[in-house]
Amino acid sequence: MSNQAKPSRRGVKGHPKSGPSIGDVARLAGVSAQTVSRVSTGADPVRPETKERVLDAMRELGYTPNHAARALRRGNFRSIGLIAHQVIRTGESKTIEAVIEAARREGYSVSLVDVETPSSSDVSDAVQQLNHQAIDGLIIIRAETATPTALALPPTLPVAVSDSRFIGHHPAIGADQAGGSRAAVQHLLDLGHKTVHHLAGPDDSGPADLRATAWRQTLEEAGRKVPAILRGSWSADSGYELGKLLAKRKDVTAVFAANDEMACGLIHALHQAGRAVPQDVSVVGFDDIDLAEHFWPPLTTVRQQFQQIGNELVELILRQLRQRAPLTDFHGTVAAPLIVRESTAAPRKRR
Amino acid sequence: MSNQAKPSRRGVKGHPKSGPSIGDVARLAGVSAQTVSRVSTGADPVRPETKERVLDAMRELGYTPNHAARALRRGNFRSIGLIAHQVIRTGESKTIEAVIEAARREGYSVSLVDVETPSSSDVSDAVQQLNHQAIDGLIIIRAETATPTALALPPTLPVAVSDSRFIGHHPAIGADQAGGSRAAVQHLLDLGHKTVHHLAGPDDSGPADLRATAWRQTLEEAGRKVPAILRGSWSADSGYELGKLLAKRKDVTAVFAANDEMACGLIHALHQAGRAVPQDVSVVGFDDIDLAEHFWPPLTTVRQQFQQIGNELVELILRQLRQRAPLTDFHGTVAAPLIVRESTAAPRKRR
DNA sequence: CCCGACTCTGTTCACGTAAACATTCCTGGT
DNA sequence: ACCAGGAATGTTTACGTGAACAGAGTCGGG
Repeated sequence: MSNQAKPSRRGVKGHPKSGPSIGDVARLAGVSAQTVSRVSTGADPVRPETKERVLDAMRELGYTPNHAARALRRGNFRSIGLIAHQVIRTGESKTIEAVIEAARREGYSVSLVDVETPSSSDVSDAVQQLNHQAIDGLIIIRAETATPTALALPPTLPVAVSDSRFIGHHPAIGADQAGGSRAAVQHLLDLGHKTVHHLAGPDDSGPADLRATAWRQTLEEAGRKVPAILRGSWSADSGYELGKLLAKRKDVTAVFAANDEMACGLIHALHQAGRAVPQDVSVVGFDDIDLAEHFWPPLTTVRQQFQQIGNELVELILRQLRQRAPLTDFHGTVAAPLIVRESTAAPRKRR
Repeated sequence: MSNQAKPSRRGVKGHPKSGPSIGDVARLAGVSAQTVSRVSTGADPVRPETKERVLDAMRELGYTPNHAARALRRGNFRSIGLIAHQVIRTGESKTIEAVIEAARREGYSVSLVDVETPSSSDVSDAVQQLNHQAIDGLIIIRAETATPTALALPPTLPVAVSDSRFIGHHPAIGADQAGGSRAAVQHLLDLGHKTVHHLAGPDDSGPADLRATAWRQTLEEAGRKVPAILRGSWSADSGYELGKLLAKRKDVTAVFAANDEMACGLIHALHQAGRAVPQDVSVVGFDDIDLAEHFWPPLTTVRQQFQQIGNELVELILRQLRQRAPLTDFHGTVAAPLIVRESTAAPRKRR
């Protein structure tokens, strides 16, 4: 009278909580577990009457399929990892939204990891956290200074990046940073400005670098003086602080800001100093966030088509998943058109 | 000579792709699978020399633990589902960021689903998509019109919401919408405005409703006329369109907008119509997004402490996970202080 | 009336992992 | 020298699912 066999009450063998299983449903419905599975997946045909019985049993027990067991059996998770830098900032969140939406259309969910700084160690930690296996693919947005080799990604994991640094190692898709920047600077020159100042992003940022380089080259090609670069941190606050400096200099008539937030802070500082935009100073931003159109004055800016980038990132992952092979040499570019609004104008005549 | 046993080459029994398993590592290292597991989890002690051998084998094979098998065995996923409405919009994304960060600190990742509309069916679909099982807990931000019963959530799944509608069904944490709104309206009245107009959010939104109600009550309690409500859609565009209407009416001297984006669009319309802010019209927003401080003029607004809300949402989930029981009666409130900047002033003397 | 084809359902098995239990080996106290 | 007790490792087993295969029943054509 020792080894008494209680009928059920799971958890005997140290297994943690768990709901009713496919077997429980099968027992109640009086069918085999496989038939329950068939109803649950909808793959194989089941007689309507049998199906109904199974569905009733499921409802009664409150059965929901165990995702882990499915994933184990099927060998995939229907989930994509997404590493992003500063979710809330700027239009990047639009890319995230597009990724999530595109993934959802394909039946994938998205596991989001937000790295505070785009440093290699942070991204590496993020990869670590995604556990190398809970995901079928990995999308990296703006890894900046992380080097691909440092990440120790599982060799078979499909990856897609929206970051210039990773080009060559992984398929990439990105906005035409250089083209957009050139258009912005050229637009200001065409209006008659002698030169254009640049409010750049942080120097460890790839996109910031691309924009700054395009700005410099455009000026040089036009034979203009290249003013000292100003380094912001992408935040409106940093734009505001640097703007206070710029506002004092009467020779500054045109500024190209590396994103819309900094442009906003800059305009704030200019307004505050009594310098009119665009009459005294023209300002161009970058990103075309939703609010840019409603800044005062409405901001001339370079539009990043985040939505399209997000869609294509997912497409890149899915393609690799389908063909079961990496896709190393792919590198797509999305146009970044200049949107002219009211923050730019010809310089005031003065002599 | 029929049943020849080829050494390995997996995939015989229709199982999809898969990397090296714990068994492969064990074979190569000359230990048992269990020992590999011990090294991999770090739970039980392993002799340093054995450990080294196992680690070497792991490296050689490029082994990464299979997350699905782990989840199946352990009964949890170390993942939290997050349903949000319009990721990119407003400060909500700050809450999302805080949730992700707080979850990460606890070793959880976040599966994000973005519902386009906060309708019941969309949220229900989102729940469906989260598959009822790939997650250990569920956080719902702004489910708006979804009714809890319609969601068919697995009964044992811990849930936490930041949405007034769900209060009573699930533990909730939310900003003090009413208090913040009252403070905003009262601030305008104290400045000497006869009444305050309201640019509300969509009528299917819980928070919009709370803010509108608090606005109305504050006016009524002060014995003021309650103007007709204006319905926006949260977007700056909608604020701009409605702002064009308001700008024509000279009797409008103070507007309380239900969020900062609409306030931005509103101010744009007012500027465009030649009405000065705050001299002709005072404007108060809601949320205190990062940019609000740099609008022109800097926006007086009600601050939502999104970060704190995000942290507490995760805490609510973890608490339920720890005590293995739901927590139905909890309802926390986070203060929403008024931040006075420069978009509000006493009305211009006219008579 | 029989046989083949088709539809539906059941049985067996493996996915990769970790808990529980079993075994081996070593250390030190007497 | 012997044994108790612990540390390190091995063996067995089950988690929940779905693919592969097998068997049972049905229908129609020759």
